[in-house]
Amino acid sequence: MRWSQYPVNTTKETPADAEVVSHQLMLRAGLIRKLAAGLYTWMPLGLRAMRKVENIVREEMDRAGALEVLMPGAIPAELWAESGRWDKFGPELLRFKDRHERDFCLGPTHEEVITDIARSDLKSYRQLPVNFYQIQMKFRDERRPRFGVMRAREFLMKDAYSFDITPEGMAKSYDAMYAAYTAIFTRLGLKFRSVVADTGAIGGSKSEEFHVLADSGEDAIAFSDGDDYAANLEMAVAMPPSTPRPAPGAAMAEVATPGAKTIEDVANLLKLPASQLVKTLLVDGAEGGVVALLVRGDHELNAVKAQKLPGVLSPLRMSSSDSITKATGAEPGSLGPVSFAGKVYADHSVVALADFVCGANRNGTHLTGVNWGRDLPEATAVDIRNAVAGDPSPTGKGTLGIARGIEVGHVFQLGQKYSESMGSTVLGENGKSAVTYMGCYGIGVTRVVAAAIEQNHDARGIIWPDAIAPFQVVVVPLNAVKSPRVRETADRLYNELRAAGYDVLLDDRDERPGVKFADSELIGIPHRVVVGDRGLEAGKLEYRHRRAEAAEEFPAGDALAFLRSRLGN
RNA sequence: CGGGGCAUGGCGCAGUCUGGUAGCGCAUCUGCUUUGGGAGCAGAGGGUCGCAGGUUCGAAUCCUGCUGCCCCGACCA
Repeated sequence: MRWSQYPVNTTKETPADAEVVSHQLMLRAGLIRKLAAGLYTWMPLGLRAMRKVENIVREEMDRAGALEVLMPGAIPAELWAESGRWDKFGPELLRFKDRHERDFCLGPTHEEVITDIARSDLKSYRQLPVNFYQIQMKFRDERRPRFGVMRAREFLMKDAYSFDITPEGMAKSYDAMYAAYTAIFTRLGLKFRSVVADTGAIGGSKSEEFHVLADSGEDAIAFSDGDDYAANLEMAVAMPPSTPRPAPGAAMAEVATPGAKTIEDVANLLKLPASQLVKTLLVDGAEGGVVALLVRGDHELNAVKAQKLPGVLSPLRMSSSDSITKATGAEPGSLGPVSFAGKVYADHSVVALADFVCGANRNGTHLTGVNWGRDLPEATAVDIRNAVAGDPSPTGKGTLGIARGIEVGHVFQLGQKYSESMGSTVLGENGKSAVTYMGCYGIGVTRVVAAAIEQNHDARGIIWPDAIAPFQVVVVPLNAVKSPRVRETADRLYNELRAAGYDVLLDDRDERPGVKFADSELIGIPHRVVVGDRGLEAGKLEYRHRRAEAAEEFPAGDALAFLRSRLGN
C-alpha cells in the first residue's frame, strides 16, 4: 500500500476524553473513530489489524473442528422469552419493535438462537458432537461504555456453542476449545494466562477465562509461583493461616475511640497493625435482617464469595445505615461481633486471631483484647476475603502473586441450562430422547486489538505483535523528491517485498523525515526499512525493528534476502 | 441509577464572571525556502458558538427547558 493513497490521519494531540493508553493510541493513530458513546467506526488501518485477529481465530476454530455459521443480529423476543432471559436480562439488552409492533432485541449473545437451530436440526446422537461458531457484531447497551473499544456497546465477538450427548462429551468439547484458545493467543503473540472463573449468573459447572496480562487491566488475577494454579481474584481461594490461634493474653477492655471510624484511624490511634483489627461489615440477609461478615483489618471482603453464603442476600448488598443502627445501636465505624444478635461469618484469618480489636457497637467505642470462645461465641469460619500477594497457594505449592489482566476470552460448560428450557434433545443410542449438554466459548475480537496495544506500546506509540500488525513492514524513503535514486530503490524494494507476499506500506508522502519516523512509530509497524541518499552512497539500507534500540545497515544489493531473515517466513 | 463536569472550525483550547457581532495552536489548501527525528516565511479556506424558548437596541456571554458527551461510584458477566 502506498501511504499517499491511504487515509491514515495521525494526530500529535491526545483527544481529551480518552483515558486508557490503547484508546488514546487508537485515536491518535487513526485506527478508529467515535460515532457515539461506545460506538466506533474502524478505519482502514484499524480494520486491517482487526481482520488479522479475526482470521487467526477463524483458522484455529476451523482446525479444532468447529463449524462457522452467521446468525442474525436482530432476534425476536419470543426466543428470549423461552429461555426466560427477556425478563431477566435488564437494560443491557437493547429492545425495539419492528413495523408490525413485534418485539425484537439486538443480540448481546446467541445461546437462544443457536439452541433453536440445534433443536430443529440436530435429531440424532450420531450428529453429535458438534460445535457451531460465528464471528459477529454484538450489542450490549452498557450503562457506561468506556476505554474505547475495550468496553464498547457494539463489538466484534467470536462465540461458539458445542452440543454433546453426555457430560463427558461436553468436557471433551470444552477441552478442545481450551486448547484452541491457547493456540490462538499464542499465535497472536500475546502474553496471556487462563484462570479459573466464577460461573456467575450463567451457571454451569466449569468456567475459565483467558486474560491478556497488562497493568491497566480491569480484572485482578491471582496465580501461584509454585505450579500452574491461576484464578480470577473473585474465585481465588484464600487459605486459612497455617499457624493455630494463640492463647488469649489480655482481658477484654473498652477503649474510647471518638471520631475514629476507619480501620486506619483506629490502628493509628491504638498504635496497632491493621492485621490485629477486625472489620465488621453488615450485609442484607436473604430473608431480611442483617448478617455480619468479619474480615481482618488489612483484608478486603470478596463479594462473590460472600453472596454464596447461606442466609446472605444475592447479589450482595451492604445494609443501609438505618438497618445497621437498628440491629446494633451503632453506626458503621464502631461495629463489632461481640453481643451482635444475628448470624456472624468470620473469615478464616479472623478466626485465627487472639486479643483482637473490634467495634463495641457503641459509637466512638472499640473493644481490645477480644478472644473467641471467651468473649463471644465461635463464629462460622469461611473464606470471604480477597486473596493477597504472599498468600499460600491453595494447591499447597508456592505462594500467590496478583497480576492484572484484560479478559479477552472465556470458556464455559453450560450443561443443560438452555437445552433443557428450550427443548434441545436428540435421540440417543437407546432410542430415547436425551437433552443435550452445551458449552459456550467467547473471544472478544475487538477487545483483543485494544488489549494487544495495552500490552505492547511505548512513549512513541503502538508496537504491534507481528501477527496483528496491519502492515508487517514499512519502507521509508527520505527526501525522495530530490533523489531519483532513493525513489527508485524504495519503489523496487516495495514491489519485491509485495511480490514475496509481505504486507508492505510505502511511505511515499512528501514529508520530512521526522514526520515519517514519528508516524511509522505511532502506528506501530514492527519492521522498518529506511532508504536514504546517505546510505545509498555506500550501497546500504537501514533496518530497524520497532523494539530495537538502534538501526542496523545492510547491503542494498540483496535486500530481500536480508529482510527475509528479519521478517520471518 | 446517584454525584460531578463539559458542549465555541476536523482535533486541542481561550473568550462567558463584567452582553457590543468570534480568536489561538495543530490539521487542511497555495507559493517559496527547507529535508536523517513532528520545519520556516507569506497567504487562503473553514464555525447558524449543542438544540429550543426567553430577557435586551444588541446574546457564545444573562434566564428557563431539553439533548449529547466525559469522569467517579454503584450496577452488569
